[in-house]
Amino acid sequence: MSHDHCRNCAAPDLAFAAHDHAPCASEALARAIGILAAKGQRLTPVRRRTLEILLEGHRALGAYEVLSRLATEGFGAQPPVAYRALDFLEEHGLAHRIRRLNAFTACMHMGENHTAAFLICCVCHAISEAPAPPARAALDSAASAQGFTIESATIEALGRCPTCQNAPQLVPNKAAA
Amino acid sequence: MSHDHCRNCAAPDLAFAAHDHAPCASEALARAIGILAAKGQRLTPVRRRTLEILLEGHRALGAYEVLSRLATEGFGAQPPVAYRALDFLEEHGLAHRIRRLNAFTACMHMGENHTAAFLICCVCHAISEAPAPPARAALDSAASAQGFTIESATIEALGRCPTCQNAPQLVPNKAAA
DNA sequence: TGTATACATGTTATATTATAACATTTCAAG
DNA sequence: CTTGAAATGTTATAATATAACATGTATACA
Repeated sequence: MSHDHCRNCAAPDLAFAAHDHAPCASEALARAIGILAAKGQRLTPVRRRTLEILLEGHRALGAYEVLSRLATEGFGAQPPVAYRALDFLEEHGLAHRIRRLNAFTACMHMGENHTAAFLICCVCHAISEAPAPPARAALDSAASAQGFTIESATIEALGRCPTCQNAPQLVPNKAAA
Repeated sequence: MSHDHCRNCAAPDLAFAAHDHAPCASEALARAIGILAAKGQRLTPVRRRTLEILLEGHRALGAYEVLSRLATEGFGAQPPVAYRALDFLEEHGLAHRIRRLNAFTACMHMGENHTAAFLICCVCHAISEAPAPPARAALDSAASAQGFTIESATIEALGRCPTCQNAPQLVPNKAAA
C-alpha cells in the first residue's frame, strides 16, 4: 500500500499520464485528516474545502482562483481567507507553493516530510512532483561546503512534459483548465 | 585567472566571508560588456547602471528598490524601466531572479550558462550562489525518468549562513543593508 | 547624408499577488 | 457555563508585475 495520495499521480512514470483522478482526492483527504489529527490540528471546513479544490484541480492554482471558488461556496470572499488556508496546508505538508507560478498545488506525498521537486510543463502547465532526495542531497552538500544549514529548499524545473515535447511554445504562464 | 566576476564572492569557502567587494563590480562589468558584445547586444546606460546597482548591492534587491535608485539618477521612474533592464540582464545570464524573495541579484558566474543554486540566509539575508551542477544533474535524471525535458531550473535554499548559525530567528523577508 | 527600421526608453494605467489590522465567531478546557 | 485560544471574517492597503502606447535613438543601407 502506497503512502502517496494517489498512486497514479505519484508514480514517476505515470505522473504525466492521463488517469481517473477522482479516487486520488478522497484517499488524500483521508490521509490529511490523519496527519493533522496526529498533530492536534483541525481540518476545518475552509481548510478542507481548500484542500479539496487543490486536489480536484490536480494542477497549480493561484490563491485568487482558490478564493473565488471558496467565495461561491459561501466562505469568505476576501484574500486572507484563501491565503490563511493555503498557508496552513503548506505549513503542515499537505500542499506546496509553486514559486515559479505564484500558485499552490496539493502535495502528492503527504506526511513524508520531504523536499519537493516540481516539473512544470511550460506548454500545458501540468505539474509533477518528482523524487527530490538526490537533488536535495546534492544541495545539502553544496551548502555544507559553505557552512550553510538548509532549512527549506525550493526546487522547480520549467520545461516540456512528454506530451508537449514537440508542441510550439505557448503563453509562458497561467495554468491550463 | 578565474572566470568568475569576483573570486571572493564566487569561491565556495569565501562566499559568506567579508571582503572588499569594490574590484568585483568593475571586473564583472567588463565581463558583461564582453558577453553582450559577443551576442550583438548593447549594454545601454539603464542596463549598465542596473547591473552596477546589483553588483554594488551584493545581495538580492527588489525591482522597486532598483527602480528608486535609477529614478534618483535621472532614469525613468516607472516600474517597466526597472523590470525591462532586470529581465534583459537575466535573459543574458548577467543576473538571476531569486523567487523566494521576489528579488534580483547579479550573477556570480557570468557567461557560464549555468543553472544557479542559491543559499539564502533567513537571518541576515546574505545570498551565495552555490555550485549547482550536481543538483541540476539529479534533477535532470528525475525529469528524464518521466520523459520531461528541463528548459530552466530554479534551485533555492533558505537557511542559516555560517555567521548566523546561532542567531535567533528574525523577520522572514526583506533584504539586509 | 538622409531616412527607414528596429530597438530602446519613457509614460499612464491597471493587473496580480499578498499582508496588516481589527471585529466577530467558534471551539474546547476547565 | 464561561473563559481563553484559535479560526474566520472584514476593510483597507502594500508589494509586485505587466499591458498598451508615445517618444526617442541607433544602425543599416540607399
